[in-house]
Amino acid sequence: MARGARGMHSERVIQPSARARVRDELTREIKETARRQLAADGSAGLSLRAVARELGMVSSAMYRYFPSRDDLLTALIADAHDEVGSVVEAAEAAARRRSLLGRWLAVTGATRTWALAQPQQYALLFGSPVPGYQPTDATIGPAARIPLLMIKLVSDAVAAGRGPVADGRPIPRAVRADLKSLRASVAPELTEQQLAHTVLAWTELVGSINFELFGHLKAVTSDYQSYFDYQMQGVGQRLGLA
Amino acid sequence: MARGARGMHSERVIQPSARARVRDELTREIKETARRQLAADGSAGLSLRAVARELGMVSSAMYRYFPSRDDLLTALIADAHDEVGSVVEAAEAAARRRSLLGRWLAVTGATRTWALAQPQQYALLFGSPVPGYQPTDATIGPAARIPLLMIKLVSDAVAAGRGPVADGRPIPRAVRADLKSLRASVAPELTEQQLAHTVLAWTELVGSINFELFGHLKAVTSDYQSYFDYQMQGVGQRLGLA
DNA sequence: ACGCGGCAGGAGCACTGCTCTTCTTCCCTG
DNA sequence: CAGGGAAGAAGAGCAGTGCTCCTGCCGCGT
Repeated sequence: MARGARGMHSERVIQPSARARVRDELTREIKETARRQLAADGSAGLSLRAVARELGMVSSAMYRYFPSRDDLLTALIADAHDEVGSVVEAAEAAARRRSLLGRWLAVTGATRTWALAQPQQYALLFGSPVPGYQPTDATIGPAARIPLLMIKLVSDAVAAGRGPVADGRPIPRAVRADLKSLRASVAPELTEQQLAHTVLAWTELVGSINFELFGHLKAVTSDYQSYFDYQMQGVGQRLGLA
Repeated sequence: MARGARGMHSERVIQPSARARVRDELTREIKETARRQLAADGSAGLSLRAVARELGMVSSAMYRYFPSRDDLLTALIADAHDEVGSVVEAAEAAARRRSLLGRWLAVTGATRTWALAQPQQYALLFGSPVPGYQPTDATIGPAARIPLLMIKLVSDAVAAGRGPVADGRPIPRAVRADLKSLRASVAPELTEQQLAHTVLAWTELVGSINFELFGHLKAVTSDYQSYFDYQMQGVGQRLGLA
């Protein structure tokens, strides 16, 4: 706290104190190792002791960096949210600006690709929550990146005179109120109905990936890639992006 | 094997042999106790030793009934599939025959109600799969009950001159072939497109419940019930049930 | 220069899934 | 109807887990 204000000379205000730096480095290495174990054996196979072993330290020393195993998992969840968010945003940014449907398919495709490459991390984000885990503000932000991207896409569609068609169904009072306040902060250009439609599309994206990843489509198709693209194209069309 | 063929007299062919009966009874009690622990502490908190303790037996004796903890979980999964299937079928059967949308909302509502009442069992069915678990034929059948019910609903709609509207998009070759063979065995009255639309509706149902249960709708609404009904009504409408 | 605080190591507790070995009890068969 | 074999139950034990406490070491700021 209020420390750089006192010292004169060349004392730099931001000075990681050498000890803090090695601490950050070790924290990073722990997460790195944990991530590898997670990818290999799933969240149930993540063991503090095994991470410590691999890092050549004793298990009790871990608790100076993460107060519990669940806290380590929570940190991994936040990181994973950020990572998939970045990847998907990059994919969307690389798509032709003019093609709304192309951007939509870039978003859905990149999300699925990341999920297939990191199934355990994906399951951590969108599967059953880990028992002790409670989403904190640190994870709520990163978790919203993809939905926000979708909202922006739909907003662009509306601006271009397209977007989800109104089906005339009334939204229940309480839900309408909730959506109105959400709209005020993240989607000023959308109606409540369009926002609800966008959230449903987000549900369809995650639901489809879950179904594939968790084996619920075994009886439906064997060409998951084509199936997914087909369904997502339909969803994008109903969103008024085509 | 070939046992009833020899004995004469009044030896009944089906004769549970008293020992087999107590075995079945104990198996039932184990699953019952395990189900309670599962509901209380989640799948991670299910412990063979704790179940044995509660039943007044020693842990090693459990292995005579279930070769491993994962096998116990698998049995619970199969049971849960059957239970939710029965509940949902009953709810659908109780709805007015004439109202297709009413029957659809009965299916979706009953599924959600069961999920909220048994969140841990639901998570076992539709959340991240347990590490060692591999779906067997014993679980594939029960797991298909709700989708089959939805297929029947859509078939009834088609028979009544409604059903999902064709959007004219071509289905990828491989997917079309898969859907064609699936159609042949479970949905002869539907086109491939209509079948794909039904599977997407199933995805939307499960996806919406997952989002609510796993906390992904916290920023969207607080009135989950109304939100769910609103969205499912829209899905039912797009299925051509309204 | 010194003392405090962050840090690593080790021992230990209570728990887990699972195996093996021993002993009892029931059931089928000769 | 008697005996042998199988099913069952119990106990000890192994390797592993999360987590806590205590003991020192060592770098950092005063």
